[in-house]
Amino acid sequence: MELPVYQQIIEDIKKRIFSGELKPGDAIPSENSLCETFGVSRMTVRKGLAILVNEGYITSIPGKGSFVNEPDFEKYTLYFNEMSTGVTTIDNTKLIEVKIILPTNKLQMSLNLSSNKKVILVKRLFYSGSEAVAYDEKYLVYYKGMPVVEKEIKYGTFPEMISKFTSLFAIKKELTISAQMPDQQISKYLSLYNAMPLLVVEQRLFNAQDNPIGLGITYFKGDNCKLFASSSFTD
Amino acid sequence: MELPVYQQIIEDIKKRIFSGELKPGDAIPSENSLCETFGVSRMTVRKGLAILVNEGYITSIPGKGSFVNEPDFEKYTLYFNEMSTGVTTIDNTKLIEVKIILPTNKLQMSLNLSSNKKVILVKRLFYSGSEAVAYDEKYLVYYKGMPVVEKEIKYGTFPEMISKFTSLFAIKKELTISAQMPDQQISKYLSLYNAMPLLVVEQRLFNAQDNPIGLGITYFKGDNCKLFASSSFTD
DNA sequence: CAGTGGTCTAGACCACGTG
DNA sequence: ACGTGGTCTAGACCACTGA
Repeated sequence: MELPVYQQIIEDIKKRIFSGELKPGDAIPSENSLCETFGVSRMTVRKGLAILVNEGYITSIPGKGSFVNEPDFEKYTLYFNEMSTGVTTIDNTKLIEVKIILPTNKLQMSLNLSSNKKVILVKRLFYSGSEAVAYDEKYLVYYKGMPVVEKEIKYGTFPEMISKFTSLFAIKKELTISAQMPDQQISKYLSLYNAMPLLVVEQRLFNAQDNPIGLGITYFKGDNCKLFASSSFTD
Repeated sequence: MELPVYQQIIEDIKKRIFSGELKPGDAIPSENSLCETFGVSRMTVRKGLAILVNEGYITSIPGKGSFVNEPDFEKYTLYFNEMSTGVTTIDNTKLIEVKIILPTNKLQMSLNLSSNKKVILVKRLFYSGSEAVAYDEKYLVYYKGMPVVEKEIKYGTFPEMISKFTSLFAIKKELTISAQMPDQQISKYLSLYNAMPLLVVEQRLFNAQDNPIGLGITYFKGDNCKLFASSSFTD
């Protein structure tokens, strides 16, 4: 039942922030004064404050004090997995094509490649039941001796494809989300006969040195994909 | 130049994780053994480990040890602001309508309202230069004595609208992103004559007690909005 | 039982910012 | 000079897991 002291300190300060008693920019009591009011040692107070700093509620400035932050209300946490997006889960895939290509100019730009570097192209269709709900293209920069595993190519998400030869911790990812109308090829693949918008998600993968190692574009039928995100605060 | 010891410990363990020497599920050395190898006290080691825990690299289990996590490669950080999305920044707005309404059934469901609760409806158009690029609807649950400020209604983002009467720290937010075709009304507002998809972003706001307090839907012309997100790892 | 992580103390020295 | 936060020590007691 008894919360650790540092948790009590956290709750106390959060309550004061939530209630508006402490507003963004306000100074919170100094560490020494918190030691006195809670009757604990400084390390205990600091443990609580460190967590509040980490959760984004306050910032500590050496020599001055700790201050309530402006809340970052534009920040959200998004979970994205091309195999399982909101309304639909992909339960089957069809491999359309796998080949090693020399990148087009656009791709060279996008992946920051020299023109003689080869790229693995994987085209897939995603099915939910018997319905094709998404068309997927992956471009993976080819390294000599790179293991290409059948299972991942057929069923894997993009990070899974590359997890076999790099630690996933070292990978940076970027997503770009947009709405587009399908071109003729995609209309054919997804059997689209009337105006049906696509939710397009571009995934870019980078290694620890910030070099691009892959580009993935997934085209979801508009009525088969919704992405969800939620605010990170209120932990 | 000299990094604090706890930072050195962090770097050391991160390096071992990135290189693959420590794989997900592996145990990292115990706190006491890290004390010896780095020649520091236990609190210093614990400070480093606490940060690695917080950044998601490891998990500590009392009585057992600390272990490398499975990387959460589906998690991204998304920044969303209806006034400034990727390619386009809104530099002007037009207020179409502000009124207080009784919620429709659908809205009652969505905002979890009793039928007699009133709702403020704000309809706006967003312009980039002279071009209408987005249509925006906000539904705010009406509370007695709620200040309704002209400036926020005209120019504010959704969180800004409500920041006047609640601490933004206490607000939870959810986004739903989808692609849709415009209905007749929106086509008119945005002067859409040929098939142009919309990127639709629904924002839901909740107070600290998890009660819905607002719903916002923004319809972006497909060629005027891209959303960006990036992985949270590699801090 | 010995080893692990979780909490906590009562000091210390430092660099920084303000008067 | 004084108060602030940043780093660090050398102990302590606890609850938990595993042999």
